[in-house]
Amino acid sequence: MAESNIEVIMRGMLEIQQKSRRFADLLCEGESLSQTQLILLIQMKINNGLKASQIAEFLSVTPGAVTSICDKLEKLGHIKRVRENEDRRVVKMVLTDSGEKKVEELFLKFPQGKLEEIEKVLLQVNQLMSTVF
Amino acid sequence: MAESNIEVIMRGMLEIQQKSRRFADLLCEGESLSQTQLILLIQMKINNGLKASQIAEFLSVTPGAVTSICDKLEKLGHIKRVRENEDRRVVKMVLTDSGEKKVEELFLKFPQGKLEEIEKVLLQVNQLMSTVF
DNA sequence: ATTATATATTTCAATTATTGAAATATATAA
DNA sequence: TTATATATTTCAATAATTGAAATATATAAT
Repeated sequence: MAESNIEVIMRGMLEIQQKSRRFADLLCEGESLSQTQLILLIQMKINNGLKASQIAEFLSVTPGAVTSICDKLEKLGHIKRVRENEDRRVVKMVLTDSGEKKVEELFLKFPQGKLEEIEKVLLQVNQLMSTVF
Repeated sequence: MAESNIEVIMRGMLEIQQKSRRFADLLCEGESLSQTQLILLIQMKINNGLKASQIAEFLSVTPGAVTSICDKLEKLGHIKRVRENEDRRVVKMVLTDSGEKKVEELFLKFPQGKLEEIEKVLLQVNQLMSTVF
């Protein structure tokens, strides 16, 4: 029984992964930026900017890679670097107006009814997942 | 209202992503293979092997990259290439005994009770997500 | 059968992304 | 001050990915 248990979990895991990806694909399709770039912009929107170190942790890459990734988004005009006054070693990546607009637009592809549906499901899924992870 | 709606969805999306990642991190921590490699092995386990083209689609990479990715797993001894008899253009990547063992071991880090809990939650989450995605 | 077209994978050179280590700038403690 | 620590950037070396051509097989048309 333990054996089949594990197979069920593997299937469940992969299915969730697949569904999340399908949603992300849908959200990002037709955009000029990569999925990672768009998710980053969304993160910045939600968190009012991200420190370079937070991005490194979130993307599981080295600080050097963060610089390169952010250089691109900056060159495209979607983010700007802001030095923190409390600790001037820290750089925070913040959305520009263009970046803000980009993020807003992402969700316009869904009709309002769909958005409400999605919101409800996401809330429930998160509650469920909180009990285990 | 539509505005805050979207923010809630963004937060929900990112939270799920984070939780999935945390689970994957946990599952793959201490392993010598990358997360992508391990997930691939799991996919092969569940699907009794994967065609090169399926891997390309699943990982969103070009056929050339698939060859390179599979070369590595093959060199490590975790998979082998099997030509399909029905259509000899097709190559199926199949787990070796070593690959099978690798996948089995992944789940040993969780105690049985935790596994049952996870299974239950994954099932419910998938049901929920099926209604929207 | 032969030829033409299509599909699956591999090969490989060019490009792009990432690492790891040194450099820069700032902060904190002794 | 001086020493040590932390955050980010720089940059050369390495690794991963692309895109296009090559190879092998399949399918359809004549």
